[in-house]
Amino acid sequence: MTETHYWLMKSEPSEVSFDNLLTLANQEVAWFGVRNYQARNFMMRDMVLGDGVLFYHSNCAAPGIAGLARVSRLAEPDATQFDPLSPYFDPKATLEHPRWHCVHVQAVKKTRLLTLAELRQTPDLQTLRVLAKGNRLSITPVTLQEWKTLQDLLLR
DNA sequence: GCCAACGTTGGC
DNA sequence: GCCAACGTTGGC
Repeated sequence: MTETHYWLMKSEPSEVSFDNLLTLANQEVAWFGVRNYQARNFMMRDMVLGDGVLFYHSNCAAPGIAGLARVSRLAEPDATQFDPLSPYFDPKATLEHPRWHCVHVQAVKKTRLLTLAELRQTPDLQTLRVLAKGNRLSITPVTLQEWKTLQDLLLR
């Protein structure tokens, strides 16, 4: 039996917000556009079906966690790397040798917005990787303990 | 728009 | 393999 993991995944709401996700078929989206090897490797090597996802809005007026989701499809080549018209086009990627892979993520539940400020103010969440100074990873692992604390805060 | 922090690139 | 220069992230 494979162990469930928990992740915080950043999305710019101008690109895909949690409300956008809810309008998509199966309320599911390919996590396209990741162009960082560490984040890619989390998706390729570590994520399994059913992993818990905190859907985080970044680079926006009100950054924070906007909803809960799950990994609904394992990593496969990210189609945007092959599209010359996409901002995520990668000229070094080929169909035979894709560089970038992404999982699919499916909405589980829309929550209140748990703001970045509130995350910073919560003593039990000081270990969250996304709060670490200088963190730039768009996908970070979350511990079971952090996950539980976040569930309580989000669903309160 | 600013800018700290970090990742990537590419010359050597 | 080093490392300076450059590009990106993302909060503010």
